[in-house]
Amino acid sequence: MEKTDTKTELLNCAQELIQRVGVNAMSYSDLAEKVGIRKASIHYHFPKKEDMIVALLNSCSLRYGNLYQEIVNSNHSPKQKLYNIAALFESSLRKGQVCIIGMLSVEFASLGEAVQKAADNAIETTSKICEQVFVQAVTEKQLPEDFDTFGAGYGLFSFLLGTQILSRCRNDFTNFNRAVAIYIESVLPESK
Amino acid sequence: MEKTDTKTELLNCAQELIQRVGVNAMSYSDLAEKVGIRKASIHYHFPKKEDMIVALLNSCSLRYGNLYQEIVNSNHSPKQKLYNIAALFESSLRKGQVCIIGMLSVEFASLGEAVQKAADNAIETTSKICEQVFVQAVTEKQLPEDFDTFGAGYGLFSFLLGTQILSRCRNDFTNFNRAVAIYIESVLPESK
DNA sequence: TGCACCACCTACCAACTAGTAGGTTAACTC
DNA sequence: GAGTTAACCTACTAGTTGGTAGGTGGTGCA
Repeated sequence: MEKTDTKTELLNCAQELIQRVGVNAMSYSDLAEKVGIRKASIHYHFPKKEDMIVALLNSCSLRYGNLYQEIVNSNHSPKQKLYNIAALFESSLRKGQVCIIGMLSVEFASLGEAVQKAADNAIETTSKICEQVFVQAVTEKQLPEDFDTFGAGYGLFSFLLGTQILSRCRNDFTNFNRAVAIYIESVLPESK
Repeated sequence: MEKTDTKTELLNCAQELIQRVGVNAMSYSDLAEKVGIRKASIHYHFPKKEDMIVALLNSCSLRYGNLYQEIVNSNHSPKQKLYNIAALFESSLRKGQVCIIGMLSVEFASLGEAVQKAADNAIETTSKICEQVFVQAVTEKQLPEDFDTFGAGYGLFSFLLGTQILSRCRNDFTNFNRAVAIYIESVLPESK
């Protein structure tokens, strides 16, 4: 029981591949080779490719959702929380990976309905977690009461995704962080 | 001479397809059917798929570059210019399309070197055009002199791309515009 | 000992991929 | 009107795709 079971290993490797090359560029052959299993055996665990992607998206939603939530629940200032969330995107970036939601969103039109639905759900969930930081900022009077917190959460997620995508092409951590700094200092000008 | 020549038609259709489904999900068969030509005939105009993508990226860079530049050169306030640039992204969004640079950036790892180079170039060029708006804002004392104009241009482009990608999944023009408004009003708080 | 089941395998398949070889047709030039 | 060329075509290839059929070895349980 000490080694990870094959199904989990498949999900882990699929995640790595998809975040690097995308769904359409990742084949069952690639995945099989990476896991060290025969291609046909993947079908035992995930009969259809779509089954695997949905499973993967759900597991990622849970895992990353928890990471985000941990940051949101911490004792830091709203601004610091934004920086911490951005740091998560930077660490993926350093591995040459793009947020899986972003990957799926771009390839959205070529995906099956089940995956589309799961992706749409993940966008909503993630935005709402980000929103909480802005809700806190409103509560702490750093932002006006009528501030559009959901729009801001959605915008933050969008921004991080976009910067991650562009920066990855050029291995450009510097500009990633420059853009992040400007963004965060703009939306939350005051507060330490 | 009145009808568009086949080569241009191929580029136009390829653009439409790639902006909707991506490079990897677009095949020469799809393209052939759309243009009303046989698949093999595409190879006459673009021997390799990569040739076509490079040509497409260059033509898009030029065309969109001019559109952006036109906005930048206009007589509007910096803030209005940002809204006008965002409007370009919204119009693509309404057609279910994502900025081609974004599409290629996401599929970056599975692309050939020539395309990668062209994409990288396009990112730089586009960011620099966006930068000019912030340079103007600095000149007009709406932003401090030491403001990181390139970082802001790069960030603006990133943000619009990310929002476009996420909003397209849900046909969500409302949240696109909410996020845009927050972003622009944050980075350029003053000025009419 | 015997049966059942899990997790994997080999060996396929049809459909699709980009790309090639070589023929046809119409227009343009000399 | 002969030759050349551009712009297509049909017919093909080799390789890859997701997916299936059916067999095999090992483990656990009666």
